Amino acid sequence: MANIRDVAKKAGVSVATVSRVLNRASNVSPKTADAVLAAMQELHFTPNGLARGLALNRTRTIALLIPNIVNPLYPEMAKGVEDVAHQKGYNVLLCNTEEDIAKERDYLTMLIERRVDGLILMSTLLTNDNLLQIREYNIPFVLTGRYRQDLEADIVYTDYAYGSYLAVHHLLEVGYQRIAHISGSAIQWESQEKLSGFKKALREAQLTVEAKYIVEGDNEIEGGYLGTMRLLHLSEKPQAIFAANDLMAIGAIDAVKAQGLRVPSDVAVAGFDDIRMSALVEPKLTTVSHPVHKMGLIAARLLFDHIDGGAGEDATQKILLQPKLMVRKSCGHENRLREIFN
Amino acid sequence: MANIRDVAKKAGVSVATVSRVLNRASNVSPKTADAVLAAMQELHFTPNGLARGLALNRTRTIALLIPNIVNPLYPEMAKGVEDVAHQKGYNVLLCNTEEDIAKERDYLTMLIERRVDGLILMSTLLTNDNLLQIREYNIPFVLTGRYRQDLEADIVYTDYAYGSYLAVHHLLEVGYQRIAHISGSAIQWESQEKLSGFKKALREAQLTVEAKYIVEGDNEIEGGYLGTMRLLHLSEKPQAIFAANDLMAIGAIDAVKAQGLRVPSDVAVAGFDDIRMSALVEPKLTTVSHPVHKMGLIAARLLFDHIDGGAGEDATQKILLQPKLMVRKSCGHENRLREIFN
DNA sequence: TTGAAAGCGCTAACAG
DNA sequence: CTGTTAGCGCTTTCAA
Repeated sequence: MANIRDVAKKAGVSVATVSRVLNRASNVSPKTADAVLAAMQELHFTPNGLARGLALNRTRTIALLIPNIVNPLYPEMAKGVEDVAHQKGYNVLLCNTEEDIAKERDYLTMLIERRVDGLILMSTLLTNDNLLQIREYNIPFVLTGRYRQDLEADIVYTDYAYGSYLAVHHLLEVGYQRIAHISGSAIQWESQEKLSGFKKALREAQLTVEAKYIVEGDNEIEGGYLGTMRLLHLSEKPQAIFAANDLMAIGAIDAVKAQGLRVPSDVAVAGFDDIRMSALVEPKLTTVSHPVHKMGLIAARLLFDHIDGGAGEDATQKILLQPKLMVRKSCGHENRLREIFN
Repeated sequence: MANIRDVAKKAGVSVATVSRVLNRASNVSPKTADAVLAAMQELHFTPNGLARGLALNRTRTIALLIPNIVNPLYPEMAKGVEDVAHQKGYNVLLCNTEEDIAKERDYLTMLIERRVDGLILMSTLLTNDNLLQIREYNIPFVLTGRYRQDLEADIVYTDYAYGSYLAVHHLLEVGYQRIAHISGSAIQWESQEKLSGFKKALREAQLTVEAKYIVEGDNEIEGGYLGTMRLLHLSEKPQAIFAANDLMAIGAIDAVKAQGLRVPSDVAVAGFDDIRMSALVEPKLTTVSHPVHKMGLIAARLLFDHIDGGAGEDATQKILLQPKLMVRKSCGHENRLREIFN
């Protein structure tokens, strides 16, 4: 593969000059520049990014770690990140950690070895200590998903507890009493938050939180299906199920149907995320919406504030985005209203 | 960030020795090795992958270009690729081209600059000429999705035309006559294939292919929705719609419902891909299944055959995988059978 | 078993 | 405006 020296030779100039046109430096005469460009074309010269990164100590690359590429949530966030990265002339490396902390660590060392200029960690499973280690390499990073009071780092997050509270509160308002929860992976902090919002709503309604009505899912459709099956085999079935994400809620609806029951008349179902699919299942899913694409945008902007050196090192930002309840059909809102007014 | 020289100094050895333990060379005394390892730990040494890649002319990285991360098909293929890459100790860079040929080219040059060791291009929009240029850089690549008789390259593909034929044939068998098609993006080769399978089935049934019954979609839910709306506003509505992928089929079902009509009794719908969601919409989607994860696996294996130098350069492989019809509810199979036997 | 040193391809002073 | 040259951090002969 042709290198800068080959180009220099062919164009009859020095490597420095070639390097200058490569970097669009102003101090090159148009004539020589043309000659160099021509030589590059002829030789199919493609600069070696490794060598360049080595010399510059900068790779114009950021990395994005997402827990699960199959959950539509993350690709959408990723798009937000890519939008701003591309605009800034950066490439983004997408890494799918599959909610596996070991995989996450592996990717992290790989990315440090690659000397990426920055990192965005979505719903990371890493501990604060792990995160602080990244600091030693002077690689700026931004977190999304999990609020960490104690960590000096930029974070973009949603108020998961409040979102869950909204959903469960709605369920209560419609009139359900026996409400179950299919939680997300226990290792994820978000899952705890959602659980706490669930409990808070119940307690406010003077209802006791029953352990049998809380089952753990895996954040995937299957987990929702399985969890629901367990709940439906309880001697006293729940009247409503709040799943920690839409994927599981969709699995829940499927399970309810598979049991020959109906949503919402037999069992109501609510979710969290408002993925595109949630408005396409039957019945349309009542869920909690949060600005996912925007989270990606904001996270990326925060990151570039650091990369570009604009951000004051001490002022870390923790940006909270508010969730919103999307009332659709899966919780039987209308049916109940009708009952009430009759 | 500590470098190899720092480690050498701290351990009281030469950089060559450090490099040796870094590469697990056998000719280092256990004693010195331990000392070096200790020094590495203390200094939080992380080898510079750029420098290493520069010296070795090898990055242990392959790249995967996918057209649309939001279509669940591709993440699943990606998983197949990652499975074998990780096992071989390679990292994979995921690039989302959004069915944009310009973006694809950008990624490609970026990846060449990064000196990746290999490429997997999924349903690429690049021309054969474009592809041949990659050859000049001696970067092995494998294609999926599109069969190219004329290109000397490894390809893993599905018989899209046959799959479509199967779906439409089924529709005909159930008894529909006015069958419409929502095609994929016209720039994609797969779309042409699927269209041809559609036409073939109709012709075989002595039906004329009517232009008004063929609308172009965008491979996304929205495209299916919009296309269906147009079809439903025709003076003579189609009895069945075959969408070029499940995402559009799901959009089609949504549109039919939005018009106050029912699937399949008013309009039948069939799709292609058999994504997880297709079994969860109401009614469950009749669709064409193909082994997506397997495609990823096979593509990766073919690529590594080249990277590891095992593959004979002349014997390019074109691996064809067969699609399969999944009959579910959205085409009214059962209803028709009942009619027939009454 | 170890070390010295050249070289991978590029950038960026510095000198002209 | 252009060229010379010393690195960037690592690997790898070649000698010892």
